[in-house]
Amino acid sequence: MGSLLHENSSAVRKRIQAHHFDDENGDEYDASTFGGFEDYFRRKKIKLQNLDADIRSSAADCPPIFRGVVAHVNGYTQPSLQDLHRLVVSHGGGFLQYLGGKTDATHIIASSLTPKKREEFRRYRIVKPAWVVESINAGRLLPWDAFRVVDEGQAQKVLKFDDGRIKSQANTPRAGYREQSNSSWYTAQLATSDQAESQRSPLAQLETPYRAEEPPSTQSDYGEFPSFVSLDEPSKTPQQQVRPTTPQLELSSPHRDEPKPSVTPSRSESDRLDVAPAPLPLVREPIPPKLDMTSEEYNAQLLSDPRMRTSSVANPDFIQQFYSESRLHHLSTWKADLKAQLQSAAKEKLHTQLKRKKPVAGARRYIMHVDFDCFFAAVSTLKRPELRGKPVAVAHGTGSGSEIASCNYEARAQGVKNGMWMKGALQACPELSVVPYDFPAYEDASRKFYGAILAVDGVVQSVSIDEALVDITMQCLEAGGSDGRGMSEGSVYREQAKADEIGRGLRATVKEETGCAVSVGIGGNILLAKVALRKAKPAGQFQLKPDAVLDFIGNLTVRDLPGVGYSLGTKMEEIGVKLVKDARDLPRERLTSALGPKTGVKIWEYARGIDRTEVGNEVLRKSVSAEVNWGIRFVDQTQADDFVRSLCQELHRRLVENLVKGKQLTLKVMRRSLDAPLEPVKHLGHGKCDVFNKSVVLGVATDATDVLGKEAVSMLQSMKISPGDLRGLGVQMTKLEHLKSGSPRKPEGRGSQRQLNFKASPVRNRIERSNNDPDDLESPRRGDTESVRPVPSFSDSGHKPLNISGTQFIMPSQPDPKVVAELPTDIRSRLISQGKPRRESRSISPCPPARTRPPASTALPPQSQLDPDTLAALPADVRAE
DNA sequence: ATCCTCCCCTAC
DNA sequence: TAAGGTAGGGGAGGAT
Ligand SMILES: Nc1ccn([C@H]2C[C@H](O)[C@@H](COP(=O)(O)OP(=O)(O)OP(=O)(O)O)O2)c(=O)n1
Ligand SMILES: [Mg+2]
Repeated sequence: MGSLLHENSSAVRKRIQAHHFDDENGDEYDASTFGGFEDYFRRKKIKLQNLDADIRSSAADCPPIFRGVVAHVNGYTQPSLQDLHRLVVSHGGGFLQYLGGKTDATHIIASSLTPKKREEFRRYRIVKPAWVVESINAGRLLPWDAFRVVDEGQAQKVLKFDDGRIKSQANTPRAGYREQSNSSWYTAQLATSDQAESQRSPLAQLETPYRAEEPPSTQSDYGEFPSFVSLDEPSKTPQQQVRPTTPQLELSSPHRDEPKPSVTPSRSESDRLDVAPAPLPLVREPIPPKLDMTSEEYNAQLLSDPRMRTSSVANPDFIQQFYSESRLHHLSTWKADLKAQLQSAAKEKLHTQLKRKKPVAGARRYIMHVDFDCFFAAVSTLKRPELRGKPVAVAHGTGSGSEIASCNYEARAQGVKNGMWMKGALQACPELSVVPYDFPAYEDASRKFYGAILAVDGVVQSVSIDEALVDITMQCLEAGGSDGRGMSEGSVYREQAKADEIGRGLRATVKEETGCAVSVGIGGNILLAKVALRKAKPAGQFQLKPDAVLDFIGNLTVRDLPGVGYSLGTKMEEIGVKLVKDARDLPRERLTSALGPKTGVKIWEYARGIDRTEVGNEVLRKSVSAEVNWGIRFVDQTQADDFVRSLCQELHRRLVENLVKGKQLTLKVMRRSLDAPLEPVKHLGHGKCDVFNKSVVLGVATDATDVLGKEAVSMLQSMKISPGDLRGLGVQMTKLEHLKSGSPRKPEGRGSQRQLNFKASPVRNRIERSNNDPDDLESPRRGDTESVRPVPSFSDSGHKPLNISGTQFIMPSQPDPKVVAELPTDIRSRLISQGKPRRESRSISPCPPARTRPPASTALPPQSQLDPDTLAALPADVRAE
């Protein structure tokens, strides 16, 4: 169980690497987009882990010259963060990944600092990495003063970015410091982009510790796409046969409802003309442009264009419309539906046919990973036969910021990738044809696909709308005539032949019913099926047999392994692991100390082709959320509040649909980074942002719209973010309580089989265009976003809190009294924790509250605050009363 | 040692 | 123009 389904991506992604900086490949997804963007700092954060004890024990012979020293690394440094960590700890020192915690650092190691950072770290001893290295070489602690970081100066390049502005996504960062020599491309970028910036001011509270480290690279938005080359290697296999079969899942279903709008448009307009905020990064903000207009004024102006209004939050139907057009939303929704339906189908199957014995424990397993080739592109192209053989991509438009959801292999041959922005794609492939999304058609194809898969009668686990895992061990062992443990050559041969036969039949069936190609990867476990799939594509099938396992996976790059993205890939590269087989040379401890206990073991096992995860074990959901980070442009706080209420209404809908209620509500806010331009590169995109989270623990699980709305609005207001700078908002419920009823209501499906229904789907269709486009200049690569983390510590609540340990105790927020009143039974207590302020350098901040917090503090009843500590100890409900 | 919270990361 | 969502694994750091 673990249930990890790693989702895999089909492996098809390739890597390019241009070496040094390379890559970026943008990958589309990979680094990407969402989660990934913020990357910059994140990476930093993550980087090491500490298992300081391990390090110390393995370096018992190193003189403890850093005893008493507690170091923290800021920005990119020459010995890397990880290396410095190891050096300091192995020589008796302490190390902090973050500042702001209870333990404070005695020294900050940095190559250079921007003025801003310098101010932030004013009270620390700031030294260059050489202090560590040279002290070790000298065998004693050298005076830090001699290694004081002066001003910026030297490390020039590094410095500059340091602060962050740039963010690109992909690896750039490391490239930066790691290989500076070639930083040409990226250096150039910086030069242009960087600017002074440094000041942030107003609230500059503290920033996060890390933020500075951002790497360079493309800036969030404007970056360009480097061109890369990529290629994959498809090797394919034949396929043939058809097989009947046919159960089906239905996907169809209910629908969502009405929206409720609330956003009020409005805005004032300012008169000015349009001065467009220049998109140039340069201009942006060091100083609020001369003409400074506030972000609210800017948005008002922007929204004066009726078309803008329609596509942004100013439109009351915005949420509904946005979701109907959001491919990522559809992907998530489909997956949730499929998961629920397959689970109930499996449950039913259990009852009906109880005889399903599970294979013997240690027996061989046969897992099949089935996935459509360029799914959206293939389905959308069915209606455009004349485009067959030509490079095609699915996107909403041809503007530079439009994202490519899927592109066919002809386009990939030219360097286009899923998730890439149109600008970059057109640069790589000028003759690219763009076709519109056709969500209903994707559902239809998927329904047929799953129908064929269920007909195989194995254990099924959905990975996504176009991808599934099928455990066909039973079928294969039966064909082989053994229990799966013996090594009879004949049995094994028959089992493998059976697996191939099932795969071929499935491919033929799906191809026939949908007109689209699917590829099949077969292996002895999920990992092997997944890596086999990448070799199978496109339109092929590949069975990775036991004898070939070590050799095959050993020559893949670690990035090809499921679960290894940009961040993990980078960390592994730092410890000398580029290819999977490189990991075999390292002891388990080395991996666990560098990657974390679970991850380290997983990689150690993956390197040997081991993966015990079973197909199909999924569990109860742990959270339900709704967020929108596109088209957010408010002119006043009221609009923002209304929008949050709309999101809560949507969240309510989803909670009801899934038959759950939750006790913790978290508000996520993306705020334009202070150094980001008012207008991101991507049309109505969020651009470079800082992300803040704040949560409230309710005494009683709820799904009431008004409660959610009040709490969320209260949290938003407490953050005190200028409404014009809001770029993304989201609400999430956790600490769920599942209502008794069995399955969530939507899928329901019932029955056993064979038909899954998707809920509703919007309809869509549109135009298609063919390549070229007008503008485009550079395209940002995808990673444009970024987000940083917390920042100010606004304690958000200024109000009443007592904060207590890190959380504030607030009552129901402001509006509360009423709320409280209303919910007599319920919610009364809650607690709020702000997430963000996490650790910033606290040095500065006045008092970021101490964070201690018991698990959750609860708040109390209505109005006042109570003693947190005490309460904390009790279960929320109890105290509430 | 274990649990909890607050993120980060990954996948599609 | 464009529709940059969402769930779950897991790590860091602190509380117990
Ligand atoms: N960044 C991304 C990645 C994927 N998708 C959507 C469109 C894809 O068609 C679908 C399935 O994703 P896959 O990773 O399976 O990619 P494809 O099916 O397009 O290609 P292939 O599986 O051949 O690599 O998910 C998306 O919208 N945005
Ligand atoms: Mg696919």
